[in-house]
Amino acid sequence: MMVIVAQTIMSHITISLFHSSVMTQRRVRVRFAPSPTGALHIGGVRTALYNYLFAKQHGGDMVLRIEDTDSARFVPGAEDYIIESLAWLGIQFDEGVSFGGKYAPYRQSERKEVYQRYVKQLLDAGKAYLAFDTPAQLEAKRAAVPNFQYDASTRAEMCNSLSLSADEVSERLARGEQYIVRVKIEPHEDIVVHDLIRGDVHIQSTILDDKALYKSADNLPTYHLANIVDDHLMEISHVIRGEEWLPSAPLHVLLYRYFGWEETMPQFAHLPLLLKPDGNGKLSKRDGDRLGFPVFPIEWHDPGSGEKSSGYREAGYLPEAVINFLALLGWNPGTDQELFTMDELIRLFSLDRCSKSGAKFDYEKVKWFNHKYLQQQANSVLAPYIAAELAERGIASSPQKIVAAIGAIKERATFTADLWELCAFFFVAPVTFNEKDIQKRWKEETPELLHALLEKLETIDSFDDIEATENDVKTWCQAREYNLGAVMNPFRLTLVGEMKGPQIFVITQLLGKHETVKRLRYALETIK
RNA sequence: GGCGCCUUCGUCUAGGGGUUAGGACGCGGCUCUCUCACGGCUGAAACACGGGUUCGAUUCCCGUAGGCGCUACCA
Repeated sequence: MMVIVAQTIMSHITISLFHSSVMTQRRVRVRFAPSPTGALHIGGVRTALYNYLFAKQHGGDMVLRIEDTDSARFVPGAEDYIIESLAWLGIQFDEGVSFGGKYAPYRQSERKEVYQRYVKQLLDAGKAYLAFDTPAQLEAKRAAVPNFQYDASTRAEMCNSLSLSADEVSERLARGEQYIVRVKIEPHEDIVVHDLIRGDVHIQSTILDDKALYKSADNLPTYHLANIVDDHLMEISHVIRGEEWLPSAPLHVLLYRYFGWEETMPQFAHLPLLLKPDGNGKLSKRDGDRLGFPVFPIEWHDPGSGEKSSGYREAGYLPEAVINFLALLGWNPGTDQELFTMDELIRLFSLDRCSKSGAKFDYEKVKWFNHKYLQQQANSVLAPYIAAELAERGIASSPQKIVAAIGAIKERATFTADLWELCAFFFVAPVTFNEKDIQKRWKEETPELLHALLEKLETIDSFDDIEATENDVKTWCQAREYNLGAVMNPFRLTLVGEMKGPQIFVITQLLGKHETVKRLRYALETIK
């Protein structure tokens, strides 16, 4: 008796375990599938990032597939650009174009035979048909009939294998007439797209049109067909993409059904869009130009127009900052933490903490992130930026001085590109002095005070000990009842050329006695 | 036009039937100070509107409005 009960319980447990293991054991495989039609937009970068975070969190695979099924829009160099951009950002692929893998090829233009096979399957099953209407004819139809849609209600009056006799279809084919393959949508069906972020989205199949799946002109499928076939063949488990795809998701669900692949259909997650910082609408390349910030990860040279667009890398951004900013644009961990390493993001990311509404791109906030990350960088890591500037100008210096200079000014920098401007005065003596600062800080008694200071400085052997020098000079000031500001402000002006920079005795230490005195003398001769 | 998605400070967002509606960026003030920054403290700043449901809605439901997306032989 007991045995039977135990067995019954056991079998229940086994069943439920088996059941859940079917769900969880499917390997997580995601893909980033850009079209090589130009530079990779920052919104695309975020899509790639979320895919990457999701894949890595689940110990899954990240695939790079290039969707180059539109030969007309193909832009040379775009593919390499995409690969280089994501590599710079630290978004890594396990397989795909340029990475290889067992599902190769990963470039859709190299998979023509694959698609042909599946188009035939759909045609044979009566789920798709041939359409001979030329683009011009379709255009005319659309012009003549308001809201014209190629679907169950109109396909009979169009020129296709459903409306034409079998003989005529063969004749046209024999003549080598061009055609496209359209999916045959059955009306009056409720299609449900289960979205991991938005829940169930219902759509009536009646409002769908008989989308083009394949073009005989170039023997290439359109996005919809290629996307479904490849996701299936490449065993993609989750499709994480931009919200602009939500309207076509029902078609995709239908296609999985037509192919008989519903069992392994990937789960969908449609990400909210990245919006313009001002006004409304999707963030575009133009916005970056207009508002003066990059919308591309790295610099892009358009081979067609010859136009050059700035990138985050060249603008002096750290990849970690861009990643951190992007991660928080549409997702948050539910805590007050704002700074994350990639590993933390991988650990914390979750689709159900993604927001549903579009996010305006806040350029001020990326700058803030970059400032934070720049502060975290070791001075020695930043040194090459200064070394390069020095080399360009033929100025000799020591690594120690460069590192010290960076340490002195780093907190003022937002971009790596700011570094040189902020510490140039350490290496190049000012020749002219800021007019406004002279007016404000160079009083009548200033030359006298500075001459006195000069004499005082001559008595100090070395400026190496910052604190000692400071104490020495300040005590001297107090003894002579000089106002500290009246001495230090113009002193700074003589060393830096303007009223900026770190603590003055940090400056004198780095400059050394000889250079400090020299600059002071020069200024006293120059400023009238 | 049709269809779909969305709606908390200016922006990114947390929250969720009873909260002083929390954080961050930006902005203002104070502070630090030899300058400029950084930092610290602090202030102003939000639940789109109208109906329900409820003892009580910013939160749930329904409308409206607004925004966005899609509506190609582009992705």
